[in-house]
Amino acid sequence: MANIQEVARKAGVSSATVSRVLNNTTVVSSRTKMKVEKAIKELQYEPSMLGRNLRKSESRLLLVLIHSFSNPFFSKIINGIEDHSIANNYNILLCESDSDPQRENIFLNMVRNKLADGVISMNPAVDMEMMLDLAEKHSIIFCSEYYENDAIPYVTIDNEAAAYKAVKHLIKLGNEKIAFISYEESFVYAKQRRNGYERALREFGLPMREEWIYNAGGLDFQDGVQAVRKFLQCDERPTAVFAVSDTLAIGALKEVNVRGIKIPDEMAVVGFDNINFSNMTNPTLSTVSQPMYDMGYKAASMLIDSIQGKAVDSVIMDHELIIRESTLS
Amino acid sequence: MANIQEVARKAGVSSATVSRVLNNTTVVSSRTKMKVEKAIKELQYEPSMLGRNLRKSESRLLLVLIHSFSNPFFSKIINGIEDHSIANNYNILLCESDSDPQRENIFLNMVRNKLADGVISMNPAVDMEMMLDLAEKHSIIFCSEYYENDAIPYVTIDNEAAAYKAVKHLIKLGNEKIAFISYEESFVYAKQRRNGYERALREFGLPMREEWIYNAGGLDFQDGVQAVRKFLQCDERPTAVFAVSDTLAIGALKEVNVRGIKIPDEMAVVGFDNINFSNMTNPTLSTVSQPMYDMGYKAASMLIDSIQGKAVDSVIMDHELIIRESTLS
DNA sequence: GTGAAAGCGCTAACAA
DNA sequence: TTGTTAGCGCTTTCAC
Repeated sequence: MANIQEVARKAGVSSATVSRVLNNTTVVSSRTKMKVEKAIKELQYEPSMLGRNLRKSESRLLLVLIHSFSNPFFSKIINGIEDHSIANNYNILLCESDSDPQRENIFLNMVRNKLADGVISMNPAVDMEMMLDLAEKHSIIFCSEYYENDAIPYVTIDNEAAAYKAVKHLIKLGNEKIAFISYEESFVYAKQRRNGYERALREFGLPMREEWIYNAGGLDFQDGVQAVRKFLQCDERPTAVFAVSDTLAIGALKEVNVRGIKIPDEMAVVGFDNINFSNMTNPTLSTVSQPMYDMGYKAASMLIDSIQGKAVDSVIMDHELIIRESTLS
Repeated sequence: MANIQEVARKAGVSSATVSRVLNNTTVVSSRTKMKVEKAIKELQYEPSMLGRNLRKSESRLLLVLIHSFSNPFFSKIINGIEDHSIANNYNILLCESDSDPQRENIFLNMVRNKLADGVISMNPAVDMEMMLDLAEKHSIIFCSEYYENDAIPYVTIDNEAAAYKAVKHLIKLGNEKIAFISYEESFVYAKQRRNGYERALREFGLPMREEWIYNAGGLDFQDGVQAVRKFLQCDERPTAVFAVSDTLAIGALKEVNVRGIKIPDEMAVVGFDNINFSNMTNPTLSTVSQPMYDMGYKAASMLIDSIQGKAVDSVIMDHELIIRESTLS
């Protein structure tokens, strides 16, 4: 594999000139340019990023932290991140820290070791202390989940308002006993959604019962199934369920179906995220839609700005309540 | 940000010794080792991978090509790839080439440019010519989809046998008019599944009709919906459907449900992949399960072996027909 | 418009 | 056990 020196020799110029042709940074006479290009072709030369990266002290790699690939919620966000990154000559290093808590450290080391130029974190379970520490020397953007003081820029939606809107929708349908499937309320998004849920109930003077709140152990379908089983054992069975994620809501839907309970007449269900599958369930699932692609795109744009030393401001994007069969009488 | 020289100076040793401590490659006296570690801590030194990578002329990054994140089929494979990679000090560069065909070239350039040490391709739409060319100088492994001559090692399942088994199962249930939802038969996996479908029909002397074969334009749920709409217009309406992917099968299931057709009595459905959702549909979906995690793990292991110059052999893994409600009378 | 030369940060011979 | 030195492949001053 040829290097820049060999190309230079073959073309009868200096390596500096080859570099200039490669990056067309300064004007090179068209005659030398041609000579160089000919040599490049003949030697099948491919410039090494390793040398370039060391010299420029950048990797042009962005670290993207997610909790788990299995939640389809992330896939569209990543699309947005990738599109913006590639357009700006960055590539993304996608890291799932789900299975192993210490794996996160491995990933964050990539930033410390200059193997990544910045981080987009979508992992709510991230070690915030560590991130704050890292943020002092490196560029970090939070996407979706964030840290509530403004130390690190983020792009997210108004989770409280979205949850409020979803629950209010259930109330308007006539539901008075509304259950909530939550998840890890130490996560900001989950806590905010719970706040929205409670605000709606309070505002309409509806009862709030501990037994109508299920704290799921995960975000898998099965956790939603469990939640419904629990709700059906209540003395006062709820007539509606709001879940913090579509995966949970879909599991709930499934179990309600299995029990032969009519949706939405006997049990209405609303989820959160508008994942693809939410439109394929039977009945289709009402849910809150976040602008996932745009969030990813914006996060990437903020991160690249930040890497380039520009100041960036956090962004709160719009959301939308999507009404489908699971709340349609 | 301190570099190795500064650490050396601070510790009163040479940079070589610092390097030795860092990589504990040769034995260093415990006294110097302590001095060095003290200096590292004081300077908050983090070794730069940029220098190291150039020196060793490796990036320890593996390129993973997928067609689209949105197919949940890939997520478990990636888990397997990631687990093995991380355990061997590699990281993965996940690349989706779906949206933009020329993007693939950008990604493959990363290998040519030494930014990635090897490639795992799961993208059936990959440019095979280009891959074969690339394989002459670089390590490449195919996962799931592969190239039929043995030029490039792969890990996959016996798609033909799996499809045969699925269709035979439908036949045993008494179905004689069995439809097939296909997709891009230029892809090896799709063609092989079709072969299995046809072999089963032939073997049992069942009719094979063009109108019972739908060539989907994509792998989205919606494509499965379209397929069923088409089948329902046939003069002889099929009583069973086999789809090359769960996403298609789930769309089909949905449309069959919407039309009020009974599953499986009036219409049985079998999918392929055993994605998570397939167990959450109503009714649950019969499908072919591939050992996704293991396939990913094995592919990573083969790739790393190949990078290290070892010879690797292709692997065909086991599959399993999973019978659920959509074929259970 | 082009070349010489330094240097990004690290590792690995080789020598001591 | 440790230090010296060269060099991985590139870009970028600084001369000319």
